[in-house]
Amino acid sequence: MPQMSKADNTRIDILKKALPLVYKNGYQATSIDDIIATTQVTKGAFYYHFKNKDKMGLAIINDVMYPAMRALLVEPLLDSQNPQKEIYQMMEKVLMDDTFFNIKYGCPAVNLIEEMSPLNSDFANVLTKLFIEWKNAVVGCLNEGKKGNTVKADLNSEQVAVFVLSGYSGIRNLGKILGKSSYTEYLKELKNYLTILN
Amino acid sequence: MPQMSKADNTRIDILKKALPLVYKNGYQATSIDDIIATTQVTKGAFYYHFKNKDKMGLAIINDVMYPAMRALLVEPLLDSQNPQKEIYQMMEKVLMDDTFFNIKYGCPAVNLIEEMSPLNSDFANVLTKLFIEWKNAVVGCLNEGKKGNTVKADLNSEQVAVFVLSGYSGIRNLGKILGKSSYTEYLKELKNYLTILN
DNA sequence: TTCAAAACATACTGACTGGTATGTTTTGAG
DNA sequence: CTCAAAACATACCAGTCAGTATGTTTTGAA
Repeated sequence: MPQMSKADNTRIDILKKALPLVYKNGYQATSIDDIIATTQVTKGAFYYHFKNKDKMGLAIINDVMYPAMRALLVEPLLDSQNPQKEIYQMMEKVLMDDTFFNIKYGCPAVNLIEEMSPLNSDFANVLTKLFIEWKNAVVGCLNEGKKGNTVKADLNSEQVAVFVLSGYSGIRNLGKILGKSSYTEYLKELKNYLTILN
Repeated sequence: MPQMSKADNTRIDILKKALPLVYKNGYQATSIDDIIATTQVTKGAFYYHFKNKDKMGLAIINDVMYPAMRALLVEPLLDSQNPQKEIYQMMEKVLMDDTFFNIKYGCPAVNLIEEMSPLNSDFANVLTKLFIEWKNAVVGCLNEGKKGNTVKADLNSEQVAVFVLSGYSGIRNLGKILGKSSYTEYLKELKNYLTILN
């Protein structure tokens, strides 16, 4: 981040402090008054940086959530040697290790798909972009595995990718009511599932 | 339904007409004014039947959503001969055939877990009950299959059930942004996955 | 038929919402 | 140092929300 002015700092500070609020309470249930109370920024400052609430919501996704999710979900799958291993480890890390997530609140990106994608096409578009990129990373990872003969050549990579992403999105949801044990059970069965790919 | 009085009819009418609103817009975003406008029932009538908005929300789940979901998800798995086949057909039917669902809006039960379970323990409890019952039906179905040797004896049924439920919850979410093709891709891979159970 | 309780109808309230109008202060190029 | 634009601060507004107060009508047992 080169040359962050003080104003840029205010902007990114609002986004970084608003994200946990949206994560815990949902986007619509998080009021601008909540955000300015938490950030200690006045309403004038808020509306100087964002035209309206939705523009701020989109900025949270694009400027904070997207890079963070990309690092967790996409980057571990690039330059792959062993797809099964890398997919499993990516999943285990994001589910069990990351300190931002709270099982009770699931995954902020998944939550926003649920809440906002049917209501606002701008939200739908940026969230679609994130998940398509993740899906493509899984597909690319599997296709690399085909070359190295670590996954079978007739595998439908797209299909497997959709299945894997569904599992993630779903366990983030179910975990909210079933608790941590559901994460470990999911991961164990994911490992079983991945063995059929070769 | 024996002896439904006129008042009982009003009550169930409110619930049945409120459910699609909650399904499309979310629970918190659906105002009581929206509901009474759609149901053509006055606020006085609404609050005669429900102490507050949350009691109505819980009644929607218990009195409308729960029986409907049970019929779709649980009952097809009872008295099972061939778990793989019955699990797959249950999933295909609920995803592809049911006329209530709209891919854009996902599944109302999944949506409510996402939105309400972290915020309200009463909602969390009734939704947990529904999904635990579904999970138990999958487990029971698989255990029956063990007896009939259609699934392998050392299978961890609980683990498989969590994995299957995750898939459903997840594809209901992903389908919102990826569209109908993701449903068919998911189902094809579910079929592949189920083959490893025997 | 009576009449009390059940079932509804209408008008309203106070708290909160996203957003704006109108200021004041800070910043940095010239 | 100057001063205009950038960056903020405060007060406020019109709309919406869940919920209530206070009615009127309908129902069904006696």
